[in-house]
Amino acid sequence: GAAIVVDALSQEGLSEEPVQQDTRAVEGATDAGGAKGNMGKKLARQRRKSTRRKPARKPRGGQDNNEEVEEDGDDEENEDEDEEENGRQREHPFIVTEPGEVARGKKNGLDYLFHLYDQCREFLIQVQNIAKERGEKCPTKVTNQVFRYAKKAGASYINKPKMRHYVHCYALHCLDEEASNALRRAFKERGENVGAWRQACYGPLVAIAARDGSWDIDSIFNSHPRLSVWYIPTRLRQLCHAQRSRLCTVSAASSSVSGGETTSAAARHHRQHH
Amino acid sequence: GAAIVVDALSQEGLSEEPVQQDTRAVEGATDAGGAKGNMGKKLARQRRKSTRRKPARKPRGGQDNNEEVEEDGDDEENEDEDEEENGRQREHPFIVTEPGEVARGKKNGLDYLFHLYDQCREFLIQVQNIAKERGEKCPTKVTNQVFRYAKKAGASYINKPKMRHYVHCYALHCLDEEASNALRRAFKERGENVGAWRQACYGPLVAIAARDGSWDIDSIFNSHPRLSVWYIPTRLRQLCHAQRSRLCTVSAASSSVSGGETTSAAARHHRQHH
DNA sequence: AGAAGGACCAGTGGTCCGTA
DNA sequence: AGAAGGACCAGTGGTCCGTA
Repeated sequence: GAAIVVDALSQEGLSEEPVQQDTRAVEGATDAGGAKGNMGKKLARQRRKSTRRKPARKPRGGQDNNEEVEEDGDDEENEDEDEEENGRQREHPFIVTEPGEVARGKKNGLDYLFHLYDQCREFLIQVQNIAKERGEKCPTKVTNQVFRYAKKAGASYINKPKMRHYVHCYALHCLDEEASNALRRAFKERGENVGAWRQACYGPLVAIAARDGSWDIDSIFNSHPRLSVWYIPTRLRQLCHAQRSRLCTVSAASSSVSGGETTSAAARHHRQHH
Repeated sequence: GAAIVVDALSQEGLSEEPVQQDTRAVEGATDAGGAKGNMGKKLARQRRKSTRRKPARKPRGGQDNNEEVEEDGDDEENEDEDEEENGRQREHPFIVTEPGEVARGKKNGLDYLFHLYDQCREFLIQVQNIAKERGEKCPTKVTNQVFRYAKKAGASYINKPKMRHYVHCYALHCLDEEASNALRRAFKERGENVGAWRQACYGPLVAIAARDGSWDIDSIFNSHPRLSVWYIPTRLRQLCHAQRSRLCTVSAASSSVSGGETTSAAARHHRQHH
């Protein structure tokens, strides 16, 4: 079997999360809303009332499906690292740190964030190896199956919403580490929060797609071995597309109205499509 | 917009299918079954009773989603090609034909079958072009989206279950046309039905994977431009895997018990995995 | 019987929003 | 307020099985 090594670094800093009660109100059949945000069809959603309560530990000895994983053999309610009370664990929030800097207090740093992406890729490789051995179809990306596998392997601190949230930050780290580091230092110095830093990561990536000339963010992702296992974030894709269109429009306007005072790079994109 | 050309050949031979009543019996909460076929977890399924009746024509002027497609402008109940009565159309069944042979009577030939695969690929390319223009994510395979697009484009004779059913037959046609042609002639001569011919297509494909040495049916599919847009059929994947395992076992046994009277090709695969 | 395809269902990609 | 992640949902891959 493929042995799973859970990095010690990864276990750093968990905070607490009370047992989820989940008593959501059911929205009545309010046809109202007409809610169209900028994303288009953002329909009014109803969430079913549910009173699910995650079992403290999955029922042992009921290896229900075929993704077996080696586990460290701890029994009973493990009261994880003398944290107080009976609350569900939740990762410490991220803060903007410089490269190499360890976060102090109940926080996690950005090196740790990027480390999680590398870990996910390792889990993917293990899932791929198992699939190949069995002659089953083999995922090329970090899929739900991989997240499930990671959880079973004990990496409970990995989850899909988190990883998807920061993919583009990791992308910048992979594609232009210098620029990524500079951005981190700048945002740390300015005392910005993680959300602001995260937003700021989009710009340099769009610039990379522009510099590359093709605006093809897919091929940029796919040509990088560590990045290629991640789906392109919708937002990044939209930004690249929007920026390209803007550039086309500008270049079209300037070359038809005035004498083309914009860059020649812009001109090259004139009416590239249609 | 991307113009869609529906091939005249494709319109050949429709038969009739009465309006679907769909009065399925709801299976009671019969926990019974325990039904485990060779595929593993083949649970007892319940199908909901439904009395859906496909509208004769989709409600015009309600271009509900964003996959617009040029349509030929025929109105009203079009009583498709003076076929008798008011029945839903259904494609003529396939028969085993030689290369170049046109099926007589209410039948379709295998050249027509293979032609459908090429058409699907063309529909995929159109879907890809639209996606690229819009900066949306771009499918690399014939997906549900492509089947939906094909249907909207008027290619109602294309549907997912049919296309998936014969993928491996098309694969043989792509990868070794000589062998495919020979098989067609042999099965026609013997008067075999389409099902038998279809089954027989698996063997030569497994042989190709073996000859290739790697047993990697994915890479065989992906290295062929017309084939690479199709998902590997589960059955074919299983057969390749099973055959490789068998070969490994034989070669392991012969080299440890007797003096290795099996082929050296088999020996090369000895304990290739684990 | 041999075969075409509507329609089902488990598990996916994507991310909202109840939670703290 | 800023942030982590359970859980939801529309649309997918896969193919069964009611249909003729």
